[in-house]
Amino acid sequence: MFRPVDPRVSFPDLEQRILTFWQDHDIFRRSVEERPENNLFIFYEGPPTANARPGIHHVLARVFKDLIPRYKTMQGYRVPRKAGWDTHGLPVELEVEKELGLNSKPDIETFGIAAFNERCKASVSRYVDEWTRLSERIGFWADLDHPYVTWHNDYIESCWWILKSLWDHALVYQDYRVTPHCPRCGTSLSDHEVSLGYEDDTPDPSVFVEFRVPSSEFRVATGIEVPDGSRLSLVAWTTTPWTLPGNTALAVKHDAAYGVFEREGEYLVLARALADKVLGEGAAPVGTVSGDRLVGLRYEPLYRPEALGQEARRFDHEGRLRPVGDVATTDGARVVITAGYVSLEDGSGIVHTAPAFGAEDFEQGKEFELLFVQPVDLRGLMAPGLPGAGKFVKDADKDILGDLNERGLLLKSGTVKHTYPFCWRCHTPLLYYAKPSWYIRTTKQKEALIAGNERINWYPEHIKRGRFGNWLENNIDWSFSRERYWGTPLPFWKCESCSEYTCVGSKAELIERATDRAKAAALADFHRPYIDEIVLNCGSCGGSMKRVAEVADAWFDSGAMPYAQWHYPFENEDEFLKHYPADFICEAIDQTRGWFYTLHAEATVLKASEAVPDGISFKNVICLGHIQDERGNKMSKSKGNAVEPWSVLDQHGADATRWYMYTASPAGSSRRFSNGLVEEGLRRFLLTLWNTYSFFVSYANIDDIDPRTPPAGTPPEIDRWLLSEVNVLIAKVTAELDAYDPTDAARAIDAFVDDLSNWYVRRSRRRFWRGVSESDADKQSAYYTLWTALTTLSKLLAPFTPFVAEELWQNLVRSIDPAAPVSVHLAAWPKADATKVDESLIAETQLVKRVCSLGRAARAKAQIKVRQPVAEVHAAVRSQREHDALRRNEQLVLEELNAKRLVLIEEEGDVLTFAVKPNLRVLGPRLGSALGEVRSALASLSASGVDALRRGRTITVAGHDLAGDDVLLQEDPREGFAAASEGGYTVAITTVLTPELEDEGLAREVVRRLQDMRRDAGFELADRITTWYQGDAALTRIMQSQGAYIRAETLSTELIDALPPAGAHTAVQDLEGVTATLAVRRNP
RNA sequence: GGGCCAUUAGCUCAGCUGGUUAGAGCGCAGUCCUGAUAAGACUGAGGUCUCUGGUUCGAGUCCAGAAUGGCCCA
Repeated sequence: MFRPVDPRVSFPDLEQRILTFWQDHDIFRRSVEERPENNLFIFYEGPPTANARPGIHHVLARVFKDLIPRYKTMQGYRVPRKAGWDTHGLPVELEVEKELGLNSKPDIETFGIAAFNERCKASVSRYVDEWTRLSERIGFWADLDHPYVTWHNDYIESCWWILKSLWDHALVYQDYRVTPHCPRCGTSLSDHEVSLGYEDDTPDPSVFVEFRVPSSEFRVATGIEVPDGSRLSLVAWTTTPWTLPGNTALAVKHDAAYGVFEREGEYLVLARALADKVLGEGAAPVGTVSGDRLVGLRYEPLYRPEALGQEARRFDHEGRLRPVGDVATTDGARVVITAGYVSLEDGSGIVHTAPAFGAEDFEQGKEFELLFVQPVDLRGLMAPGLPGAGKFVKDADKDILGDLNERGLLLKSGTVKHTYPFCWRCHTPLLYYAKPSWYIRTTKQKEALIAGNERINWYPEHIKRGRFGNWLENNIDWSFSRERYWGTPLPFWKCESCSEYTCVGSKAELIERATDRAKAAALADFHRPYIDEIVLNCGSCGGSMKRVAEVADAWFDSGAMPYAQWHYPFENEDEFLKHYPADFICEAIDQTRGWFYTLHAEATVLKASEAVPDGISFKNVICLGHIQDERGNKMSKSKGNAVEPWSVLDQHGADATRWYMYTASPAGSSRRFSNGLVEEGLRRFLLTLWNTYSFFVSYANIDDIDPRTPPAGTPPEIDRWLLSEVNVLIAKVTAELDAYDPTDAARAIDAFVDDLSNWYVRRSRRRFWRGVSESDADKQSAYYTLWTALTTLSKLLAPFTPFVAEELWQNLVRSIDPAAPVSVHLAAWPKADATKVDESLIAETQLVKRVCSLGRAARAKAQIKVRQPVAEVHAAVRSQREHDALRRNEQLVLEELNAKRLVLIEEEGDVLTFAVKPNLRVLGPRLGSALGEVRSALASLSASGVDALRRGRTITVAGHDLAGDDVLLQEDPREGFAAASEGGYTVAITTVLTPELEDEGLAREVVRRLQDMRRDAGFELADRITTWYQGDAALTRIMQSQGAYIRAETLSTELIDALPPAGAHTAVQDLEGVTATLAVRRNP
């Protein structure tokens, strides 16, 4: 006996029971450990940051991550799944700052780094519980009890080892970069944070400034004569006057035309295209020169901060900043350069360039080896000696402009409103500011990065050469340092005496090189501030070395996970080698610049450092699209359109949610998500499956049947058909999952379940309840076939909907076979049996379904309900083979269409007319442009011509010989039949109803009413009943003529023409206009 | 400004190397069926396959450009 199945299942409740079952029987651990150790499939978990509640997009990632390992497990692989948590980084710090009411780095330092970091540590573990709960609830299987955690000392030590390996191969260096900097918080902001704080319509000065040029030099460069002694200026535009003291170059567009304009005895150079805007209509140039002719022209700086004691530096040919020893050498060092970003849309066509205060300016600085001066400090205060000295730069703007105006260098000034970034936290305007940063020299390994990428399978494939490939092609060195607190401390020390840098690669090395070895040995926490207290002996000069202030970007941690999760190379060398590289990883598309890149970059540079055996760390990757709301908009908390995962899970369950994720759209596409869409999948797929399962169990229990063995002999066609489909499905799902395409795999299962329910079960229903007590071979075959389909589905569905799959397994397999695996997730993946696949039978069934579907359409047109038998159904099919197939399925078609006789109308051509059409696939290539005339000639072909073609003879049409496959014959039914056709098939029914047919129809109507009454009365399926009836002559007649049929269908032992006794379930029915009293009573 | 992806029915999506009347599910309207019944079948309305060019006998499909949306980068 199978456990009875409630057709009104609650999936969330079911899933809770399954979760308990898994826990009680330790299924996850067993699913890993019971597979052979030498047959590994490696999965890497990309660590989520556990500093916020998980959202529905995390559910998406986790269910896709979960699927492939479950599949591979069933295929016999051991798939260890170590969970991981990304715990460092600015988002965590910000959360804590908010909590503590801290507003800046000085605030944090006052609070104390040690205490602050303790709070960060506590913060990341706060949400781990909910992450764990959600992961378990959705059936995401991973070893959550032994995760890798990026803040653990072991993890950090592995990161140090990586940096040391790179350091030894000169792949790490320090350099400047320009970052959005908040002068109040004293820190750079990440791009994400910057994008939080943009404000439109911010007013800023819009000023045109004159840079003087000696007329003699100008003449030499351009050949344009300007009277000696007259003032000549390049006109540049800026909205940030405070950056002007940092100016070291002016950029022009190399192919733009620049004019020299005379105005009140003064000569101004600017782009011709912008002259009208700047100087007013009608300004005529006295000379014109192309931008490239201006390059190298020297001009007089507005300010020379280096002359005021500010440090001046200069880019060397490698793009490094070197101090300028002698201030005199900066004389004339400010020159005109070209730059691609110079616009002729606004401004003057000459762009003020200050490498200390702009990312593009900085790059130009490297390219042209420009001077670099930075007369503003990290608090945003103007340097001494300059206008507005000591003021915040935005306030110093006015002083600068006043000064320039006094000196006659201000051509024009006004105000613009534009979009400007502010600190999202404290609303201070952000400054773009060049600061030192540590880099990994990934550009040196660019070829290896690209070559490695060639060996990675991307799903979808376009990511490989598209987003990810382009990213690698445009690779820039990876800036991986952050001036923060809660992160992996960079293991770099600088000598206070000789400025020598060194890198430490392990705790052992730290102890060995520390001034105070005992203190280093006692270091219990590798984080700041403790690590900062360790002083090293300088190997060069014997001085003392102090650690640099930076920590690593949290992305560096995540990219280190293949090594650091094992504390490699300090421990677990075997484990590491066995688990590297990963066979499979899976994250969303934003990780092309995130985890996908950091994993790949670290593997590549470590291989270049000969520290790891392979240059790629993952072989296959599913790259997911994003989740949008049901209207296609991005989900965000602020818009209020984010879907809360728990509400979906509580309402519809994990399987329904998973199924939607897999089937809604291909993995790589973005998908719309809403509660309603999940519910649709639930109803259409899961409930259909459940109904089928429930149907099977109900009848199998009545018959007390063991469905495991097929009866001897050849099974009926419909059973062979279903077993064919089962094996085709196994092959299809296996192939799609091997190709990392869960969507097509899931959709194939979806289509199969529809076929199973709406064709196999519907067609076979009677076979399950015929003769409740007997057990013949046909019934056994039906049970065996349906059971096989359901248990195969249980296995195929296990990776997709692990809960309902388990339910099917427990009830359909475990309950009758104690030797079977305890869980479907310990079972073996099914293998397709090609000998069970009968392609022609599949095609035949498709044909039969199509004919039945057309037949029902024909009935609907004639408005004859299916309960009313008709005399004949006529069908036209496309070939002799199909003709024979339909004849073999005659009984089935007659039953489905409730008809007495099947006429295949090729045998009786008189009910048809034919239309002839060209077979484009054949004739197109052969006839080319002559196709048009042939087509129209065929449309008006004579009856004899049509007949000749029907008999397979060759005819000549518009000068071309046509025969056989050259044309398609389309058959249409004649008058007098209700017909429907589609794709070359036509099915018609006769519409004349004889009294006998009408009596049969009435009998079926009575049966249906009695069945309804049985159900209303609450009888069991197998109960025998007695039936009473009272009605007109027709009712009495059919109760006698069709009595055997009615008794058999309704399990009535007697049909009594009398008023029912008290206690019988009685109802007055309207039977097609005839009033009748019917009553049923259960037999004692 | 650059890159990638998408755009097919009211909604969610199929549509293979170009081929005959572009499909499915949901929703809506109606009819039917019913011992799986919180299912099922059929019919109907609903499509200038985003637009414009091009290649071809033939384009939803290939090419070019544009528009819109999403994502990433600057």
